[in-house]
Formats: sequence, structure tokens, C-alpha cells
Amino acid sequence: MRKKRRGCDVPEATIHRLPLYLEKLKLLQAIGVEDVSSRQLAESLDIKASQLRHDFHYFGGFSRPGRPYQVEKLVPALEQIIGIDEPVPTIIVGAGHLGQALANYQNLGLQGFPLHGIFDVNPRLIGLEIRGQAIRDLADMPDIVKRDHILMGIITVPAANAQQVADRMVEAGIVGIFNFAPTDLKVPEGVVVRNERMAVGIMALSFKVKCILESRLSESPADEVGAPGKTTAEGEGDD
Amino acid sequence: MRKKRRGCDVPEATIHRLPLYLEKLKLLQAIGVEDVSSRQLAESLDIKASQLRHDFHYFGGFSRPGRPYQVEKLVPALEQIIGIDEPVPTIIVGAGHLGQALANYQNLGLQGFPLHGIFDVNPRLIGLEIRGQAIRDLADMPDIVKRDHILMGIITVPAANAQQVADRMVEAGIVGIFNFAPTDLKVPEGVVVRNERMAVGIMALSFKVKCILESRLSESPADEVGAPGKTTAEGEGDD
DNA sequence: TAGATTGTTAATCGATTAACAATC
DNA sequence: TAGATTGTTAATCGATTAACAATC
Repeated sequence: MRKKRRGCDVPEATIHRLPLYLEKLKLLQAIGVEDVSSRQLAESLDIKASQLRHDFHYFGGFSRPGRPYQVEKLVPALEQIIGIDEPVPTIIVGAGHLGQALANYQNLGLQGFPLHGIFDVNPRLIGLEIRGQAIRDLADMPDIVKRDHILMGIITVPAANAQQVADRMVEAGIVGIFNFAPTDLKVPEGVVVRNERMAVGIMALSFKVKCILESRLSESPADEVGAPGKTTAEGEGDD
Repeated sequence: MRKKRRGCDVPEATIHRLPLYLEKLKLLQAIGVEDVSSRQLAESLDIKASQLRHDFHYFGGFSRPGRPYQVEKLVPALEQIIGIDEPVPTIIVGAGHLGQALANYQNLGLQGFPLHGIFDVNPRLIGLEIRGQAIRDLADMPDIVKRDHILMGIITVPAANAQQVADRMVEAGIVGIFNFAPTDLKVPEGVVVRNERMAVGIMALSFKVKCILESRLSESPADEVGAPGKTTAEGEGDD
């Protein structure tokens, strides 16, 4: 099982780099840069130029051999590939602290995902306004999803309710679910779920912190507490 | 460059699975399961048993050949490996909507990362209480970090201020930074940053949604809008 | 032209999976 | 014992990197 490649035959790792390319290119665009070579762009993202060209090669035809990429052409090309050349209306289910935080995060809209509704079942929350949008009863969600042809939903309810919400979203016609609840969701084929597990992130970080502390101890056993070494080398980022 | 392996010589992919193993094991523990085989545990996580054993093999000695894993032993072993056998005190800098949402997310504390302070520079926020903790002036952060030997910091400030906050955290002695600001941080060697880029997540999702829609069109060109296919197969999860 | 660049294929590297001896 | 299990190494698979012809 799990043989057939999902989604357009592009590896997962490449998909995750597309938004980073787009972001950097938009930054260049904003400061008026017209041309950029694979080497320049790759360097600014701390990856190899050949990897960038290899990634682009899945889609092909961004430039011609010999000529660098034109920022003005690459930005819309990537937007189209990612699927945000047209705004992608999005809803949030779960108007607790996290849901409200996301609803307030205007960047989502600017990035191409305008909020078309935030829903909850809690009567105390329903009616409350966030950035000019009233929190609505979850019961109204399906109608709005169908009316506005909404494909994207964000789940920010407690883990115990997440599956039920996902079922209702799928039933209404949503195809992509961004799940912040710390639980796995079962969805039918033809629906994509992306889990945003905060606990995984902070634990992975914790593991690395532990490793750093251990290596510090072994390198300089008589280290002073409170004097953090004042090293000044290059950073150590993650995805 | 970038040759020497980071963090205890364990591949990134394995590190990210450790929290998932732990989570599932805690669930088993809660319902009173005593023994679990690699096959059972792997199946519930939708991975191969050999991968799980391979992962465990980096640390070694969780069981003996022929005997399944004992949940009661594996849980603390993994907690120790991840570095959360002792609570890891954590601070949040940035008490906006997201910062407040994280501060309210009690799971963080339950997972081993008790909140030892939430800070901001906005005088309107300073003093406001969240779960019994007052938002403090960012200026007080270094003292508290040093006093409580805090190693972990979460950044939820706007992108423009994130680097400055990171610098101050590092200066104070923080070693692991969980960065929610959509910008790259430069930190000295011996400090780990993990970027939580929401935009990347939702755009990767968008790409896949676009792929699904395209494949739907090519498979059934005369598809009705509003009739979402009613497929009922197995889900299609991501990490 | 010479130097720089892309698109594209081949080589390398690392991660996943399979296989199996040792053990219960 | 027979069947099931782990730890561990080898085989496979996929992703990254290098190389280079074609082009400007």
C-alpha cells in the first residue's frame, strides 16, 4: 500500500520549499530587484543552487539557459503552482484562544487565504467580533462553505472534538484541513490533512537543547553558569 | 561547510518521531497497556516496525530480543532522551494574540514545559493576567531567565522585532528558541532555533488541494459542484 | 569571445525498509 | 519446541548534490 505518489508527482521536500522561494522572491520584488540567479536565491535560503534548479525543474520553464530568473515572472509562476494565484477562502472552526489568534493573524489573508468565517459551538463566543467578523454557530458552517465554495479549513478545537469537526468539514466540501488539534484525523481519499503539532516541535527542540548542554559539558567541564560562552559563529536553523 | 552532524548524531527524521512515540505510549499507559511490540506501536503510527526499531537502535537497550517493550519503562526512557524527564521551564516573549494563546495552552505545561513568564514591551499588556501569570516587561526577562536557569524561549513578536528578541534571549542564556515570527533568526553556534512557519504549512496544503482538484477534473470531467464525491477510503495524513 | 547562467542527467548521500541471527 | 520478538546489518529507495551541455 501507499505506493502511488500523491499530489502531482512532486516530492514532499520540494513542496515545502516552494513557499520559502516565494517568500524570498516577494522580498526581492519589494525592494525592486528584477533579476536573480539560482545561486543568489539559493544562497539567501542557505541551500544549494542545484537543489533550487532541481526543484524548479519539476515545473519547468521559468527561464532560459544563460539568463537568470526574472522576479516579476517567477512570483506569479510560483503563486500559480502553489495554488494562490486566486485567493483561497478559508474558515476556522474553534474560536478559542488559538482560533482567535489565527483569525487575528492578518498575514494569512495577505498570503492568499482570506478568512470567510470563524465558527464555534460555545454560545458565549458566538456573536463576538474578531476583525469585523462575528464568530458564528458551527451549525451554519456547511451552508457557508457550500455558498462560498470554500476548500480550506483550519481546526482549532480540542482534540476530543477534532474528528467530528473534520467529518463535518469534509461533508460540506472542504478538501484541505489544517489541523491544530493534537490528534490524528481520519479523512476520506481526496482530502488532505496537515497536522501542526506544537508538542512535536518543542520536544524536538528540547532534544537538541539537551544535546547542546551535553556537548558543552564534555568540552568545558568547568563552565560558569550564567556565562553563555559568547560564541559568534553562524546560526543553526531548522526547516 | 555543514559537515559535522548536529545533536547527538541522530537524524532529524528520527528526532521528529520521538515525540510521536512518546505520545502514543502515554496513551497506551493511560489505558493500562503493559507490553507493546514494535509491530503494534508502529502500526498505530502508520509506520514500519523496522523503522521504529531502527530509530530506537540509536539509543539502544529498550528491551531484550524476544521480549516486547514495556510501556512503563519506555515512557520514562523516551522522556529522558527528549530531555523532559525534568520539567523544562519556558518563557514566551510577545503577549499578542498568539503569545496569549500559547500561554493559555495548558498542554505545554503538561508536556513538560511549564511557563515561567510571558513578556512584552507594550505597557497596555504589561500587568494583564493570563492563567494567573502577569505579563511582564521584557526588560525583566534576562533576570528571570538567569534566576530560573531557563533554557527555552518562545518568540511570538512581529517579524521586525524577532531578531532583537532572539539576541536578548541568547544573551540571557537561552539555548533553544521556538520562533513563530515569520523571519529567519541569526543565532550563535550552540543555540538552536526551530521556526514554526504557518505560511509554509498552509501553502503546502494549498498545493496539494490544487493537485487534488486537478486530478478530480481529469478523472470525472462532468463533476457536480457541491457533491464532494462521497469517497470513503483511508485517510491521507502528513507529518 | 569569455564568463555566467539555466535545464537536465548522473553521482552521491542519507533515510527507509527488509532480512535475519539471537533470544524469549 | 514453535512462534514471536528484538537488535542489528544489508538492501533498497529517494532526495540532494555535482557535473555539464546548451545558451546567452
